[in-house]
Amino acid sequence: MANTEHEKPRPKKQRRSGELRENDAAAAERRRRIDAERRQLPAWAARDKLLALLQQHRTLVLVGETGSGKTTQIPQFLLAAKFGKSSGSKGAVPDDGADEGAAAGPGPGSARTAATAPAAGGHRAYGGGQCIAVTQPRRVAAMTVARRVAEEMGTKIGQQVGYAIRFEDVTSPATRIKYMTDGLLLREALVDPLLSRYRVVVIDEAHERTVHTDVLLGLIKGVQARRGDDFRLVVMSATLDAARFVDYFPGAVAALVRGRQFPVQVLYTARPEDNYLDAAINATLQVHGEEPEGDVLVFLTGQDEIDSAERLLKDRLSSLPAAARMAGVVGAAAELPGEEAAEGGGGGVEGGGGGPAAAEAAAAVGGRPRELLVLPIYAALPPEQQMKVFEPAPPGTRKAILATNIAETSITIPGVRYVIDTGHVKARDYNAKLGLESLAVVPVSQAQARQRSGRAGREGPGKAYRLYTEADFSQLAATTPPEITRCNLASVVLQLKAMGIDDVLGFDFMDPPPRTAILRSLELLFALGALDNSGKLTEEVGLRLSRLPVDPMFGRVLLAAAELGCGVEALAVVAMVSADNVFHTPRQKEAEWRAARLKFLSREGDHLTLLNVFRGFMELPKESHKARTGWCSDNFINIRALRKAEDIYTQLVRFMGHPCPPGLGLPLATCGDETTPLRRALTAGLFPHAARLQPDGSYRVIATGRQVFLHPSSVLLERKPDCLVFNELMHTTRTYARDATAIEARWLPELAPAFFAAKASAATAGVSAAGAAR
DNA sequence: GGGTTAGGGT
Repeated sequence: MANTEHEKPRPKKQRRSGELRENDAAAAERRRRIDAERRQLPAWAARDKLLALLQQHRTLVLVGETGSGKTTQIPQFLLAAKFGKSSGSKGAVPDDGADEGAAAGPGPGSARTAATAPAAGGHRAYGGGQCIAVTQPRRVAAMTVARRVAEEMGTKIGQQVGYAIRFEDVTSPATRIKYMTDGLLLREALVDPLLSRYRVVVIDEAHERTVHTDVLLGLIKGVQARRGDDFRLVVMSATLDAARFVDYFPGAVAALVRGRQFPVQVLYTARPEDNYLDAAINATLQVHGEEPEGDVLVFLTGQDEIDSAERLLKDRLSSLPAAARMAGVVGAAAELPGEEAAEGGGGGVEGGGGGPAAAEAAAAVGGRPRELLVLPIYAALPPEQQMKVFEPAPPGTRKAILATNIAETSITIPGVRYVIDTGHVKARDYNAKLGLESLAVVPVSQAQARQRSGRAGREGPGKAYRLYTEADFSQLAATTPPEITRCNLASVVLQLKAMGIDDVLGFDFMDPPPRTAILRSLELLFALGALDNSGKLTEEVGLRLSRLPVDPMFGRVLLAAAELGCGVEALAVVAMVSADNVFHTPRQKEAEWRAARLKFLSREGDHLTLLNVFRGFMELPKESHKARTGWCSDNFINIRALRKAEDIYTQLVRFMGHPCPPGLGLPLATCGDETTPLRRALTAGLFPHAARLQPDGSYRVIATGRQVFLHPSSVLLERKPDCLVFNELMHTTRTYARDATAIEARWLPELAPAFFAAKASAATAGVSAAGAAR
């Protein structure tokens, strides 16, 4: 994430007595200003109403539009109303429901709780839970919002208000409001299935429907049934889909808090565009030529597309005479959306939104910039290049930001007044029947289009140009299907099993995933030895895998590595594959990055190549930021991805090596430069993804018989070993196997006997055999 | 012979 890189630790305040009064005066003034700002927020006006609703209902669904202040204010209201309080003091809601859960007898999860909760003896006393948890889908949001709220409350971060994200826990026993990622709360639920330390859980940005949010919603529904009246749930969503949540939670009530978004004028094209990339470039040039100042944000689908759009735009700009660049001349070839429809007017505050006329009036202030700065932004872009989009455009210039959907929710770019929406997005999908992920450009949903348009109205009235017709818009899906219905569920199913939820197929999901996806995951977990014949979690493998914060197949690699004496290497490899792609491969510099990669290349495969990169990075002086960034940029390595791999590595080392429990207490030996133990460990976890070479140069997945191709990024592309294991299948133009390592076929029946045993001879002969063993 | 949207984890 772009912002993360620039989070600086706050400078320690040196308070000498002479400065004290001045500082205090400044601080008091600051508090006064913050307080005044708070009172202006729409959420403030709704305070009493919301608290009253929450006295009477166990679930409050709060639709808070952008700018309502819900994320910062609601938790403070809850705290002030004693929903989060120091132990002992009586809250606004009586505590006498505290024993209901226990009285209701053991529900799902109690058996596992007894086995894993720190305090042995079954139920922990959740009556003591007095904290307010507020979940966010993203780490940066959890961090920054917590800091803001701590400031508003005049406390130090980590005291009354804190946050917890992976690798970082800034909370203390005094913490009453805890901002955290949804994934982290899910992890906590693993050892504390009743969420006993929380009096209230607030699920923010619920409309995003991340996998973690959806699983949490399901778990909390069960928690509510068992904890009774001492527990409250607040679901906060930015869109008007409250009914879905209200229907799902018994007795839930909904409330709406208006936002403070400026009006955005939405324009559609009169006719469908046959090339949205060309259309986007034309539209950008025309906005630049005709509209008053304000930056342009263009939504495209991926890195390649952004790179070529950048080139095309720059070419068009440089071919224009300097005088024409600033005038409307460039619009000749463009046909900007003509039909208009005001949208989001309801989101406007004072005076009910303004509409197109107000937009024109406000936007007309200031002159038309001369120069257009073209800036790309996507997650894989090196941090220093990412930062450029946050710098204000110099006087007389305008920024055109070419973005992926990173700019939809993850980052907010100041200065944007114009949005160009191509109406497309690259989206991941999962075909459970084939065990296949795919990545394809698809039309956006209406909700997504609205989210994009809204980005034009953060700082003033704006305009959104949709490069499709209004009729096309009306045909779009209302919302994007929740991620849980289109992803691999191995981890989710394992977590549920670990929480004692044995009937995963019967779990009360808000939107149930396809049955085949759950069945697939159960089969995989069984093959890995995480589940026994009756579908119960096994102590030896399943329980351990559920504790490891990595994909179950990689977790299995780690357990095998501990036995095979290559724990250190396997941890590094698993950390690397768990992080994002570390290789930066700009198309224009192909020769350079290929040359740079040579020094890490292992002829045994991609996993060992990644190990070499990791080792190279770890050899650098850790304290020298300069050495590290220099090394990364010289080698076309994404430093953000590598730092993350390093964090994961550290976390895994601590966890694997730490005595059990809470760690796994496994030995971490090194195999040095010997690769066989590591490749065998990889085989022991990735065997469902073993494939044999075919005469035509393609591969056949042994477990399924499916034909796949080695991904062009693989170091094995030329060598084409007879047998390999790979991380994942991805369907783009063809079905590709990514991240592969050469193995010996005879290891398969040896390392995964239950999977390959019966058909061992057939498997080694390259015949698709083990499919039946599933 | 050819290519990786965005998030997230005790």
